[in-house]
Amino acid sequence: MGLMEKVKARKAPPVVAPIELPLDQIIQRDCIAAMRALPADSIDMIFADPPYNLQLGGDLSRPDGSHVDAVTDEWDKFDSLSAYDTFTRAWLAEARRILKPNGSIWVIGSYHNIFKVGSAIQDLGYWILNDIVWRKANPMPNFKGTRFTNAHETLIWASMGEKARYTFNYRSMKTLNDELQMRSDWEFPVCGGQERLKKDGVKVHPTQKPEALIYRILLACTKPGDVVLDPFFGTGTTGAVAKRLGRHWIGIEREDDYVAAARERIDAALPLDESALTTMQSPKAAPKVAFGVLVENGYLTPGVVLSDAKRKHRVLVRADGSVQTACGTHTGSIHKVGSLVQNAPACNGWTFWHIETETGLKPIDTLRQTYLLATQP
Amino acid sequence: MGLMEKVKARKAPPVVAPIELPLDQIIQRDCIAAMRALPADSIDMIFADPPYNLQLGGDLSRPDGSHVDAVTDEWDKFDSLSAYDTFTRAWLAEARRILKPNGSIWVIGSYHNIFKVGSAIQDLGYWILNDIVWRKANPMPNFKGTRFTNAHETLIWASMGEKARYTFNYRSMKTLNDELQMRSDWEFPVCGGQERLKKDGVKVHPTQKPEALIYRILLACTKPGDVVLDPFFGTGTTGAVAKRLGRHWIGIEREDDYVAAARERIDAALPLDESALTTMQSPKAAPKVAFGVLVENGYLTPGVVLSDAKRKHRVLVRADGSVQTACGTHTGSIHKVGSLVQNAPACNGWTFWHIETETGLKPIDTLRQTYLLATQP
DNA sequence: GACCCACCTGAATCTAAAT
DNA sequence: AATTTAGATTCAGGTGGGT
Repeated sequence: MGLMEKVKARKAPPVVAPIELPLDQIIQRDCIAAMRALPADSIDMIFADPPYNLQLGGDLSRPDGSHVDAVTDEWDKFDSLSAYDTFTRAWLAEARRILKPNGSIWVIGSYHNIFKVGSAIQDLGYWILNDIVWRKANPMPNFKGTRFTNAHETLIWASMGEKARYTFNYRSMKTLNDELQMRSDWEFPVCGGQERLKKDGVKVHPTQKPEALIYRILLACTKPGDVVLDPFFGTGTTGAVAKRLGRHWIGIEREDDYVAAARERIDAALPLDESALTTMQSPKAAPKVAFGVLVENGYLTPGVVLSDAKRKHRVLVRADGSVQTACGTHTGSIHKVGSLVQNAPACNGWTFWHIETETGLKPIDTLRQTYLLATQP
Repeated sequence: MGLMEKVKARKAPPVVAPIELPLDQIIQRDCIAAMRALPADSIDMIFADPPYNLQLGGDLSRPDGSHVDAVTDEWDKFDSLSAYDTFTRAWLAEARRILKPNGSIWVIGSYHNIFKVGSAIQDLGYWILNDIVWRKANPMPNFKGTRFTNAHETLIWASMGEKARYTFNYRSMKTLNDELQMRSDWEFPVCGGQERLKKDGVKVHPTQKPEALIYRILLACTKPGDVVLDPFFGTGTTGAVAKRLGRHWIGIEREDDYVAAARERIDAALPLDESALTTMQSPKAAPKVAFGVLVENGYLTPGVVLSDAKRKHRVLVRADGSVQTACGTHTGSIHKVGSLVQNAPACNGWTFWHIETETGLKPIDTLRQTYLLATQP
């Protein structure tokens, strides 16, 4: 994987864990009990879409008198704010136990519950990396005209702690976003049309999430082969997307109807082939080339002069791959001298230093590329 | 004002309160102590921009080596998450005491603190009405490529309880948004340029908020003459906007420098009909420009008179981008009032209404063109 | 005046691996 | 565990000087 992909564990993960995991299966059971039965440090990522505790009052109807089909399911009801808090902390604590030290967790919610979720995440020792806003392209209007149209939901992305590593496929996200850094606000339509699961014309699940949303999350924060757990599986959006993207999945869900719909859906999902799964990598995916190797191999001759893009600073290349300023005040690697002459905390010598060619100055990084092309299979 | 303004109190407010209130003044004191000295049930709205508890580590530099000027002020430092929690609950409880039963509170924050704030708001008995996302048109990038660009902040709007009434100027918001319901995601640029207060070339406050943001909030959730309290006044954005919009304000701020800057700024602020907003709203989100945006951005001043090409009909521009006939019989968007005065089924307000200039009448559509030219690439 | 370009800046929890 | 080293990493928009 690429450079910024913070993926490598310092120690090998426990060998037994993968064997015990019920990969690519639905566990039909209470979410906390099911998680308790999973081994510690075994999951790469959790995506969770817990009950929102919407606390809806009576029926809601549109201005034309038609009835709004709201979330009235028993699983969304809690006795009190404090009961919801207790439930939230319980499942988040269990999630923390089964996540690998380099794993991460995503939770989606609305203003009804996300503050409770986020507060618990912080209290339990997770480290929030971003909050992400899902802007709904087509939200339900506020029929009564009493508030702002509730046009977004919030996701929290957290690692296992302040110092914990985590997977973030920076290049993939930047590529996906037309070569601009992916921002924290994402726009998707709500789940509808062909994608929305229905049975006898009635939606199977009241809060089915769009696959595009989960797709971006899995692409950003997991590697192929990773194990993704969804403790509130519902109709299995996470499973379907994970299967497509070549990730393992585990779903936990109690309700018969949801489990049946999820099984059928995931069975029908087609995995992408490997070429489609290849994502943008950081340049470091290529083997590292030491500057000195270019000198050793004659791509650069000792004694040649390098300069920065504005020809403000100049250095001499020496036989061992070190460089020296003209006045001799600074000596060292291309990076070190680059930072010293600029008086900057750091410098990437590969892009800072240039070599004079017939067509003008070129960064020495182009020499590295040439070398790689010539030497790699 | 509009239809849905739930503004009328069932009982008259305590008669004494307004007399004791230090209206349109800055209280230089600790925020909690200052609130304790205010009478109960006396404030119509609180806008609060508390410390975020950013917990920043070492220095951060841009790829070009330049240094990022971060928030390093003592007032943003807390000993622990739990200390921040205690502080948050303390000021929110005091805020609750001084708010009128029909009042409401707005708090802004980032993922560092907003979950703690929201959780406390719910625990204290407030009732969340919306969470609002401020999408930054020009956020600071994530220089190291380690996370998603942190491109938004979150605001929470809450009433005093589930059954409490509150002010919401639904029509103003809809008009401001070109006859579409105002959504929960708002786009504004960060505060910079002429609007950013500087002293000797250095920003006076590290986290000054854009006036356009507060403008929309006060327009949406207060009435003229209401009392708006800002317990973390900083350089007085809330005071300046409140003065412009004809609302009373009270600011609480400890730091000498901020208080001095706020005083000077608010003294210079002009009330509504004389001032022009010099802030900018990013046009990116909507290539089409709402009429209200021209008002928000100072292309049109509230109070100015528009007329049709033959000067047969005249309307007054109001702060929310609505217009009103001289005789007061018709009120609404430029399109709606245009059709009403002509007794026509529909009307394109952009071409129907004109503004008086030195060179004669010009359709307001030219202002829109000017705005687009100024803001589009 | 119009245009271009270099430079500056904004609430930021901002590196990874080897020694 | 703290230190060192290699080398990866930015977007929108305002400001100001020069042509």
